[in-house]
Amino acid sequence: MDYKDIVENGEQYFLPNLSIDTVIIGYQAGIIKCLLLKIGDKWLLPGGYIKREESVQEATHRVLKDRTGLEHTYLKFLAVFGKQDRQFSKVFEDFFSKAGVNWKADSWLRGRFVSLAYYALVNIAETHPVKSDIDEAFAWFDFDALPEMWMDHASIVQTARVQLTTDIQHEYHAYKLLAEEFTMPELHQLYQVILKENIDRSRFQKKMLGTGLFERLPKLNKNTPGRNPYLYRVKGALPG
Amino acid sequence: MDYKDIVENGEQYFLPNLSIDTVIIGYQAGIIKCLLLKIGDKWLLPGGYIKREESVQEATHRVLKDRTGLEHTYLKFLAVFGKQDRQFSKVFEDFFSKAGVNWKADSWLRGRFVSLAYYALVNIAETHPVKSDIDEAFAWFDFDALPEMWMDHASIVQTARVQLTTDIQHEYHAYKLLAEEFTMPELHQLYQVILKENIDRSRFQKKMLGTGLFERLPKLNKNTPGRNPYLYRVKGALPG
DNA sequence: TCAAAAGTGTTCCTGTTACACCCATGT
DNA sequence: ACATGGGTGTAACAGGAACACTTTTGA
Repeated sequence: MDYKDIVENGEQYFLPNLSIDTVIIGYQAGIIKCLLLKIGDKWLLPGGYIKREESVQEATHRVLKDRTGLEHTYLKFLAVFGKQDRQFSKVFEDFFSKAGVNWKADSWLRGRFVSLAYYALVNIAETHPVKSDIDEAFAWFDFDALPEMWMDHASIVQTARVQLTTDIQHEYHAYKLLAEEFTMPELHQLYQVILKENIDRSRFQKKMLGTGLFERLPKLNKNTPGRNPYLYRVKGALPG
Repeated sequence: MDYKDIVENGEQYFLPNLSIDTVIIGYQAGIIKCLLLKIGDKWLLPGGYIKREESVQEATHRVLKDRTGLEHTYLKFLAVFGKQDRQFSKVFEDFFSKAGVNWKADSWLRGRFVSLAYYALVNIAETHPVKSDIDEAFAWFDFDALPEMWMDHASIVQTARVQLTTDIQHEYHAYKLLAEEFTMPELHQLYQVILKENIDRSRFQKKMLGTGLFERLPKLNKNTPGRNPYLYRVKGALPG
């Protein structure tokens, strides 16, 4: 379905006034990043709408898959963003017109949208972002160096940033940002980056292994000087 | 606005496909209770819809005020309930017809509704529930002895029950279930009821006062045998 | 031999749990 | 006096924080 179809006939397929925005969080080169799409001169969160025949739960996963190719991804509800003025601005009107989309006066997309915001933890290497036909580009941005964004998307990302730091200390789900097999030094480093503080390596390792979430695999061959770390993965994960 | 108007013209005023359901939680005679409304032979949660010119936040408070007369109440977001089949059942159709409401084939109320569920902590003595014109009755039910409910409302209440027990241990907001002025024995009792376990009185008192949330008032005259307990209220609350 | 990873241990500190008392005070 | 509320104290225990030290192992 291209954007021309969505703008002109979207109400046939989707629930009006309701949208999904997903803060897709990744980790690369010691930096926490977030996937954004460019429209016009600002950026926005990947998102979508809820099909009439699918549940909200299903919609969040479908949207994520459409945008990144990812399936079975960790998705967590963040918050409802529901101010009166949440709608595509006049700037979008110009943009759609230029893109040759018939942006009718009564298009459902002109309406107000209540957004259900989620965040996803992904492995950037396995993520293959897809630009829709109206996005000019996509890019991974450092969480601490975000560009100007449309509507209230900056505050959605901010909410995700805060939520993530509290969540990882209780849910221990940060490993989802790494590859399927990872080392404790990698996990340790990741926590330090997210929490922006030094964590005692020894205690961290004991705590993580104490959760019983992870299982140790045969050693890693990293060709680095010094002893090579063990590889771990989540218990119950299928090999390969 | 009566229900005839809502059924027939609601889409003019409200966002379609989106509803608010509120688990209104109270405490009375040592029992945690929840306010329900009766339609037909089952019960449902008080709720409402989002007006086109108000924010979701405003809508939740307006709905609560309409249903209970309460303002400035503690409301906390619970979860999104968004299965495909969330819509007024055929049973409602009969009910509306009998009630003389013109339930047209294309009424917006036949549509699917995604529900934003919230819970509220209220003082039952100050709460004055209002029956709308289609509700047969309202009643406070013991959280542990709920009647049969419409749609998925039973699981919404269950979610609230679980959420409350974890929240009160971190947010210390359970006092909102009591009168503005309350005693430590009352608060102690309340926590024991919600958590369903005995709590060391002495330690509980130290912990609560240690939060610095409460201020002590002159003594209570309760006409009970023995020493009368101090009264407390939340710091920053206006007298009277 | 060097460097990184992994494991063990020690000390200090804090908070929790489960009590036992004692004091205050209204009927 | 008795019952209830309020405050203090204590001993056992668990866990976190900061740190030192040893062992393993690959280049």
